Amino acid sequence: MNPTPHPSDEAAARAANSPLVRDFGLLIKSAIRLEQRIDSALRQECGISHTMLEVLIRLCRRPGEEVSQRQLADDLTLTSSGTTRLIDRMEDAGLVRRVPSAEDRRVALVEPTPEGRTAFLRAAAVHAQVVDRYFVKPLAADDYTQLTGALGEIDKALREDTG
Amino acid sequence: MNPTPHPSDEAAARAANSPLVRDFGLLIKSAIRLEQRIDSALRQECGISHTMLEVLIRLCRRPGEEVSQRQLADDLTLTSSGTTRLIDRMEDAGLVRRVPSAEDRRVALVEPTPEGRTAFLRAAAVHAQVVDRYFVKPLAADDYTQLTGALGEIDKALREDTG
DNA sequence: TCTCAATTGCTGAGCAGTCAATTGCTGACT
DNA sequence: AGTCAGCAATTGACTGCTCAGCAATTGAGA
Repeated sequence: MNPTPHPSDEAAARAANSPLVRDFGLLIKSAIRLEQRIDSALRQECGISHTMLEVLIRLCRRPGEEVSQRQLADDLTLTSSGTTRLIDRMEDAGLVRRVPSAEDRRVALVEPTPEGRTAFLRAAAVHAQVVDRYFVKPLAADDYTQLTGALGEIDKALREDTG
Repeated sequence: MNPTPHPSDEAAARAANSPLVRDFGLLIKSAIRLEQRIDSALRQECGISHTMLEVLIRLCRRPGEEVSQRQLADDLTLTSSGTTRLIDRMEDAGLVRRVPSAEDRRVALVEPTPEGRTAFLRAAAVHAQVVDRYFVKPLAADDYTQLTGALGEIDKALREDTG
């Protein structure tokens, strides 16, 4: 069954079974699965991807606000080229429109079209459903507030250096 | 500044500013950023990707255990084709080896090579460093245990239906 | 006023994953 | 024994991102 165990096997097994490794894996895996759920629900029911919804969320937050691709890239944790292509697709789909900035001719402002806004409202409902089911329901109220608090701390630490 | 606000603007803004939306976004974003940190640290210092480390973690957990690509796919939340290509790359890099199963000639068992095991030990140290810095340090001990508990509940909910 | 380093967005090439279809094998049912 | 539904792994075509390198534009300092 276990013919010639290397001497380093034990050390490797110890590292592989460390609770920290397991816990961290759990965070990453839960996030991935959660996003997959949201994404496929949105694709099926609204025809848009999760990333596109994130763009619309950002754009609808403060109506009338001018949002550049750079800001979107930063907020979505994307590179500028990734953002360019994402906005290309969304423009093709009729969800957003690029408008040149009056103040700086380098920047392309992105704004939602009326269709984008209505798509957003539909998508937000689907989003809320999935979030409720897998993010709110499984947790006690106390756990929920503590979870988001903890995530805020992690996010702060991530921003602070090399941020 | 805000020429002709649509009537649906307010509804959209309300949805976009919902705390649930924000909190969920925080979870996803933190996980993405955390993974990017780990991934680039591992690439720079060990020449392997985060996904490859996850494979090695799984393979070293119980030395001598037979692990098929299917099991790896399930554990890593990947499709079987994604796993095939991942193992291709790892085999090319000399980290793992495919061994035909004696019991079922369809399955390819994956096992770490000696080089894979030593690479794993180095990578695990880097992994631990980053995890400690951004996952353990920012949290109080209580928050940590509660966070992992909450993640466990979410994971359970995800597994339970359509799992 | 001129220069020049920094910044915005875009493009080509490449990487790491997905989905759909295919092959080889297995085990259950007739 | 023979068929056939189903599963493991693989492949081709595609997606959605990254990185490196680009042109246009900006603003600060000589």
